[in-house]
Amino acid sequence: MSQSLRKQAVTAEDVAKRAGVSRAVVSRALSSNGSISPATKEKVLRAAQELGYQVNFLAQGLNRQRSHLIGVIVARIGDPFRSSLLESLLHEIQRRGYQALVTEITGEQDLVATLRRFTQFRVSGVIVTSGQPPEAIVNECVSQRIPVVGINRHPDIQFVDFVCSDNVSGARQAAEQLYDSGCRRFGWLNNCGSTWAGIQRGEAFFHALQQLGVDTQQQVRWFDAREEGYDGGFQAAQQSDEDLPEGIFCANAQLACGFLDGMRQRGKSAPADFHLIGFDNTPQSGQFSYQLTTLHQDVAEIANRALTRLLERAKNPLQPSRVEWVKVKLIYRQTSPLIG
Amino acid sequence: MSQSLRKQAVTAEDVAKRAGVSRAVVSRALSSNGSISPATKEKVLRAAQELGYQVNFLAQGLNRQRSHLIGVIVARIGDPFRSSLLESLLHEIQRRGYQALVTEITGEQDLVATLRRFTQFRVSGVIVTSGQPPEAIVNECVSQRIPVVGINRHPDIQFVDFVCSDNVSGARQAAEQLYDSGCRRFGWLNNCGSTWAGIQRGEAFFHALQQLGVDTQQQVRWFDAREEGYDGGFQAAQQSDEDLPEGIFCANAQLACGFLDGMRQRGKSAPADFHLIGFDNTPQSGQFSYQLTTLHQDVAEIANRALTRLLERAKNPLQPSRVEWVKVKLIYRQTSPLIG
DNA sequence: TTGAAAGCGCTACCAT
DNA sequence: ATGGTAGCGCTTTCAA
Repeated sequence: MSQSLRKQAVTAEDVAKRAGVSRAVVSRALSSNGSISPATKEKVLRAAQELGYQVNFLAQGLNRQRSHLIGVIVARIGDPFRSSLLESLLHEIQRRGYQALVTEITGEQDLVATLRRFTQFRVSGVIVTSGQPPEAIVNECVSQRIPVVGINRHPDIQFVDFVCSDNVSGARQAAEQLYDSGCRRFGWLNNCGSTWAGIQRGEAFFHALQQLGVDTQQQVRWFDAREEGYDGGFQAAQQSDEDLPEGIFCANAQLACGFLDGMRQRGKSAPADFHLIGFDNTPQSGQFSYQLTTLHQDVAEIANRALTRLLERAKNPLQPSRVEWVKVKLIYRQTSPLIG
Repeated sequence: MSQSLRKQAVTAEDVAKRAGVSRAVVSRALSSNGSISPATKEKVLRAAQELGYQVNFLAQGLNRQRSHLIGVIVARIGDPFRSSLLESLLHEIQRRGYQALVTEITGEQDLVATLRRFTQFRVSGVIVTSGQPPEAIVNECVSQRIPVVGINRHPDIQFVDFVCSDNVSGARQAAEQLYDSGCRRFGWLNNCGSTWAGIQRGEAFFHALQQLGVDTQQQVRWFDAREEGYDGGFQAAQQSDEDLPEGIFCANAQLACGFLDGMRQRGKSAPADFHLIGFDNTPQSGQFSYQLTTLHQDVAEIANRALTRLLERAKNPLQPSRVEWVKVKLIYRQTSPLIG
């Protein structure tokens, strides 16, 4: 009661006074950093408890030159996959005792400004889930010993680690499933201006089909959605002609759901008229109206590894870049059912 | 180049030296707070520019007793409505020059810990989009002059402002649309353990029906979903008997989509077999496979007002609580089409 | 083991 | 208009 009425927050000094020690001791008692006798530690802790003492993170961070903040850069959170990735990242960040700073960007210039702002808060690390950070600004982070990790980004920056879903394996699984289901003419659906991950999936799909003996020149069609997301997929379906490929692989779940609906509007459905495999395994792809066969991205594992990389690099900032490929798993549903 | 190699970040002191002034002047030049001649200001700004100076927000915040951080408390971001609300909040926070601190909670005790952590960062404000913060911890915020605003929360805490969608108006619009479409037997679908907003929508729906002359004792059925979200709605549909009400109102979009799919599985569809109106107008509700008639929550407006309230209360912390009701709009789609 | 003291980088007050 | 200076609250040597 009296506590909730005080104007000024209680400081380490107050605790020190109450415990009858110096503030240095208080600091040690709480950070368990430096030697202190069990008895006084106990005494200090009790005093802190009684006073309701809370460390001022601003002061702590200023002194240690590092806050307990981790910056996360996202874009288009409305997309179900992105929001579930963010959810996992938040979980993981909190689980490890950090606090997330999150910024949504809409373009590359936002990215630079954001990264700079993060450095101003002396963040303990940065996680980039969208955009391709320019070398220059990343170097600023590196020189300030701020670890940066990219998720599903093109892994080509020095001193930056990457965690990516294994797109190549995913594309191969998709190709094989479609081929084994009897498809011989294929389609690849992506939106123009796609992310690196989408492009990699497409290339790997072609490659896998070639290895299966498919004449990719003749037997693979290319669907380019004008825009990303559900609407892009929907329009692509509407604009496609009657000569539909038998097996279609799609860069992500939103495009796939849109495509499915666009086809449905034209009276065509999967798996009757074509097979369709998506990526991401968003909640929506499992719903009764879609039942999309899709490659599951393990967001929990991705988040876990991202944090591990971050903390690892914090210890050893100049180690060479690492890329971790996280396993993806094909979830069989209606749009390309499991055979045999 | 040389800049990116420096170990230590450049400080106001460096800028002062380069510009040939004191650090106090540097501070003024950048904060435009205190008097300074245009000439020196220009000089300082140029020096800062050349050195690539960036204010250390930790130091600034420590001194000003307030960071440029705004804490946001969320839950279950995977839910499309929640993620779009978060997206709008991030936009608004960034637009006003703040940086968002976001924490996902899974229970009320997380809420207390989070709020406390926010105070440790000396946030400029807190936005609660989930959970009901206990009076005690909110008082800690109040006593530290940290403004708190709740979104779609039960507005009953002193010194806390609230921004809520106008659930009562929404429920009335739903009731009238259903009634005007000829429905005379009604249903209300919500999950048990629903949020305050859901409950308020239900109560208002009953009340509106009464005003329309409906015998709510006899003519309104109650559907209780075991769990929240799509799955809850789906199961509720499966468990319902054959005697379906003509017009059903649903607490949110996810439940509604699930219900629609559950019914679809049983061979029933809207608007042929029943009418259905949801809340939220998530992207999914507009998709071809759902086309859900729904009440649109204006998340951009909600976010805007929340920030305005926050900054307003920062100036005048002890003003009485305010509740703002944001207009909701009925979007007519297939599950209860516009008549006439 | 403990305490004194020197900062971390910035802001704001008070002289000049 | 400008510069000196006293903190903001904490951590961390360095002596004792």
